[in-house]
Amino acid sequence: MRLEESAARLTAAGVRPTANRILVLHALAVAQGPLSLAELERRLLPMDKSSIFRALTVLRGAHLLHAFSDGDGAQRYEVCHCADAEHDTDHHVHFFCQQCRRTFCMESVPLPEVELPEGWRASSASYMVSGVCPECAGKRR
Amino acid sequence: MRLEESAARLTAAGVRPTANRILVLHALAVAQGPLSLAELERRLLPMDKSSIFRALTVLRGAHLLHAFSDGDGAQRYEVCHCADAEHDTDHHVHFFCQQCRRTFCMESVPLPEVELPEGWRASSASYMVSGVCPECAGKRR
DNA sequence: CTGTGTGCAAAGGGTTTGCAAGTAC
DNA sequence: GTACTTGCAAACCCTTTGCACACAG
Repeated sequence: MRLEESAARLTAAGVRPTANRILVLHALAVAQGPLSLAELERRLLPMDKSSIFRALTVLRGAHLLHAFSDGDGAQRYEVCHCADAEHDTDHHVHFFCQQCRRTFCMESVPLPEVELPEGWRASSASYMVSGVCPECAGKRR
Repeated sequence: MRLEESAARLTAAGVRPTANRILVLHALAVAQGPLSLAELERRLLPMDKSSIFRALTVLRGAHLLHAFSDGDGAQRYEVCHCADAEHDTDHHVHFFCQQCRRTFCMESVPLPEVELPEGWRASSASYMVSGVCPECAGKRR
């Protein structure tokens, strides 16, 4: 994944491709899983957290990424591969390990669809499973 | 729903039924939907928020209630009707209205089950749908 | 020039903890 | 008396905003 691709995605979405935005989008694009603001801050030093935050806000508005809260009460961000605005839904389930407190994308587990009663309009959804990841399950206790 | 019932549930769960715990559990039992710490604080005046928080911690440990994060980044608590410890899962989907910022229980929408790959151990799950509730959808914009 | 983007510092909001006094057994 | 509970205050996140300066069109 090259920086140019991230820049191109920004332009395509009608967002001015500033250096910070490119870097933020790129960091999320190459990340293994969803990142929190604090994690992005660490990876994007010396960029300021407010700049990251504002970039995230813009990117989310452009539907280039979506956010959800992890098991620790923090927001996590993830690049969004669905291009259309009305379908901002994550396409997979997330897993929060209560021991190592990491959040994983269960790419192999699709988000089950639910049918809401008449009158409720859904625009996004997230399915969060908590438990113990294989790595932690392997260790004592 | 009487206070005695809440007290009995505490005793049954092996938790000492102190006044505060009874009141916290009772407040959640009679609530329409899941409550946040701030909402509990308002309903349980003049109880201190740290006391409420600690009661919630104990109750959650006893699997008398479960917690999940709402669309606004706050924890919400809800009485748990599943008695056994290993099945802490919400039995229904939650809905967050992006306009009025309320969280609803979709009692009629059961939580869809997902199957995790080998090695992942789930102990709880939550499905959160965001969008616009019927009440807000009725109003302009 | 004018509007947008950035960094710094500080404010907010929710959650969690230290500590001393109060209560139950 | 010993262990558990509670209230108050303060600490801790993480998130969000105000403001002045830098930058692009």
